[in-house]
Amino acid sequence: MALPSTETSRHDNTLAVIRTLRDQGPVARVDLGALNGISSATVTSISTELLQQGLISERPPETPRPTGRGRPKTLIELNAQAACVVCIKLSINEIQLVVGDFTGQVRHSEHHTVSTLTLSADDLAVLLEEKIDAACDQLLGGFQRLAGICLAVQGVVSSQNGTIIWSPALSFRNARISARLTERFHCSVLLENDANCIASVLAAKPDYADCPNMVVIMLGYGIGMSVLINGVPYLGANGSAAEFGHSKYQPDGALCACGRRGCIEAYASDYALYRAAAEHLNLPAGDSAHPSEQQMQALTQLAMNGDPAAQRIYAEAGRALGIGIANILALFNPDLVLITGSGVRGFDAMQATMHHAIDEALVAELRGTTRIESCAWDRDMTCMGGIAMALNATDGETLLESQTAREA
Amino acid sequence: MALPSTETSRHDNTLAVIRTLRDQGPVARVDLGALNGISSATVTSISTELLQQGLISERPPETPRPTGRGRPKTLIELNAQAACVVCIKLSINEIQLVVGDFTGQVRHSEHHTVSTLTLSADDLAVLLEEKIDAACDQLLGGFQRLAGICLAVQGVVSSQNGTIIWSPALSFRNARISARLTERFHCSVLLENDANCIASVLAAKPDYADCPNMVVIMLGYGIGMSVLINGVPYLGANGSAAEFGHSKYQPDGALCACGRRGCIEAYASDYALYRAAAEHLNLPAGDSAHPSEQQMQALTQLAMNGDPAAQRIYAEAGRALGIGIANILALFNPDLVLITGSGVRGFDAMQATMHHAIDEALVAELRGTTRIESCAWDRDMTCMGGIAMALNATDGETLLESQTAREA
DNA sequence: GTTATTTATTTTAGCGCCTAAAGTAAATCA
DNA sequence: TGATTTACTTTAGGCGCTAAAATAAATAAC
Repeated sequence: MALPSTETSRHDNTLAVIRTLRDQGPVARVDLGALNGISSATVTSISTELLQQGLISERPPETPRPTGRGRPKTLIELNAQAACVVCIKLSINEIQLVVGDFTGQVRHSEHHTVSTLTLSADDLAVLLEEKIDAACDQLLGGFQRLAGICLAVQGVVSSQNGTIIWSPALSFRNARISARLTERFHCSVLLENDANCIASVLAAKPDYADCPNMVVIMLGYGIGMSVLINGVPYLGANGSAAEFGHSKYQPDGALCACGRRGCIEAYASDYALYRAAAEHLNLPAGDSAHPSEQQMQALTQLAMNGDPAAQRIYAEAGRALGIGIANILALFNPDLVLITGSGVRGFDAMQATMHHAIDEALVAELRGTTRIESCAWDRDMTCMGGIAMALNATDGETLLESQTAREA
Repeated sequence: MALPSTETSRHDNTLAVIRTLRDQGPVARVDLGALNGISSATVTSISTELLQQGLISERPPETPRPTGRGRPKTLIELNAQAACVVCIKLSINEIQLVVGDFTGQVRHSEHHTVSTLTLSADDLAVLLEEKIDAACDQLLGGFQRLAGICLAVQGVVSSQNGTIIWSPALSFRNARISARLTERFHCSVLLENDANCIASVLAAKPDYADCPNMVVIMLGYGIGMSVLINGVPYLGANGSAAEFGHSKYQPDGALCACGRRGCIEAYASDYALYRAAAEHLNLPAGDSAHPSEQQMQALTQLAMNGDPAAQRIYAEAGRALGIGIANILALFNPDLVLITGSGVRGFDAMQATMHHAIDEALVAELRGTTRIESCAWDRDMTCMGGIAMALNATDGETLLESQTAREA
């Protein structure tokens, strides 16, 4: 409710300039003004400050002569070295660490296999600190500072409290991890659900620019979801919103990993598909409760090749998915439902019954104009999203930091 | 993206003052400053303007001497006469018109029985214009101007486009009603779903002050819902979000008024309950597809008195409601689910199975900390909410209006 | 090769808003 | 009656923004 004075105006405008530069690349001052609705005099003033702070630099004139009459534009761009951010993705038995520069480019990426389920809360903190430290040692020569860290975690997290409430990757609960990292690295730490990171990458795609309200469904070993309302992830009361996988298809239906019955996940997740298939089909050996990518591909292949049992299983999964999506349409009426995740490999085998189920469940008025689409799966999206979110969350501080540094 | 200059700051602060006065009643300048985080010098400046514009007045000193030392506070309060707003609630065969003053008090209320289903789009517009005209003639002596109109409509509306997309009260679709009223009455016209009006009244109650994300379920002839996210109604892609009644309980289950099967509404709405009961029980005569309040009360009474068939019907309804709420918890994870509407009369008979169904459907982590409560039904809430929303939407203009009036 | 024209950026002048601090008003307390 | 306390108003000064003027750096035209 506090309406801080005219000063916030400058702050907001400065952030707007930085963000414009981040997602448009080098831009001239006039254009920055036009894009953000401020006068170019103000842009001059802002860019002078940023230049002094070392956050931006003027790009030398183009070698191939710029076109048109008049004084040529002087493009300004973010100084990539001004800061870096680290995103760590925590999933079952795997940790990925990615470093991004101030412009948002990925500069470094590493994967580690770790048996996450055997870690204690303390082990986890130590492990993360080690990995971040190592990355900093290696890279901080090039960067002025580490501006922020994003933890992208599978499971239920409370971003506000910086607590991992529950994750399938961990055997403990309620880990207050953010505070510890903040203290250790003196930078802002963002804790996010992995699905939200992915969704924010997808939302940035031009294809989906006109979809302020979108729902992203992630099919895989489990089923995740992220809801963006006006482009920002919806978190709910305690960060555990958007558990699409555990919304209901059939009361008293198939058994779900959560212990209850009839969840969508109990029909359309990898483990559910493989479980149903293992009864009838001759499939590659392996832990059928935790099917590998190879196992799943074999199953998908069977369905594609016309095996009736496999087809029946995917059809039922499609129906469950369809009912779930019908509920989403009724309750959220989003502009777009996007289906992705490693499980999209089997989407073609589910699509027909899914659409059929949606049409059966909802009259046209409620079906509305929502686009329902699938989208190829890129496992690196999580960290790309994390880096983007960390930068966004952090450049208020970056600004402050370099101001005070200048003054000293 | 435009970041309008320092001028908006004054505008925002002025609105904050007006709103504080509206929901706190008379307040002194110092307190207005403290409550809104602005200096009292600024409040002086703002209140001087508002005084000149006739939007507020100083309250004469209290007769029972104010307590404490020091110069006594001079309370300022909104001038109730400065403006009025009209809220019209449109439901099946009934129109309610309420007039509220600038402070938000209801000054006048009238009900009309109209066979809404036989109206053409034009008839409707003419009817509304007449009623508003009559109210204005009668009341505008006392008010400086009509500041705004809120149309609270059952059904799917597009607030942005000012179009009633579909309403059970009307036999036509896509009525562009707002523009016509704006032109006729030269004031802003707000088109809202009735459930959103009710929800915003409920959200203002101190009991629910700490529930930024709440879901209100309205049981009645049909089943409606409103979702408030951070206190503002969520609208979805085309205003038809929050169709809880048509989310699914049982694929291929009971027939719903929407024409599909298995909707929650097909189990827990008045018509569904009565339909199920009419087969087995001896109930008051009447149109059993559109049961009256008396008919429903008789049915509820049977269940309360222990009639096993009636109890079974309410139990099944409770189960359907429970599954629907479980889905809401999984997908929205709100702070609060509030159940109201005329149908709460039978809530006691549904409660046990509802809670049981929720517990069966969701593990504790997903159940979360959401409060699930019922709330007595007050049929006048809709218009109270409409008036509050209309005032809120309109006092930017009121400000402008009286500024220019002063200048002339 | 000047000179006019065009476009970009910077500087200047001035306005509106806000706040802190000083000044004034209106009570109670002693 | 004067000291004290609290509320409100006035004053002085700062910040940020914009429009307009000034400057800069090109191309086009002769």
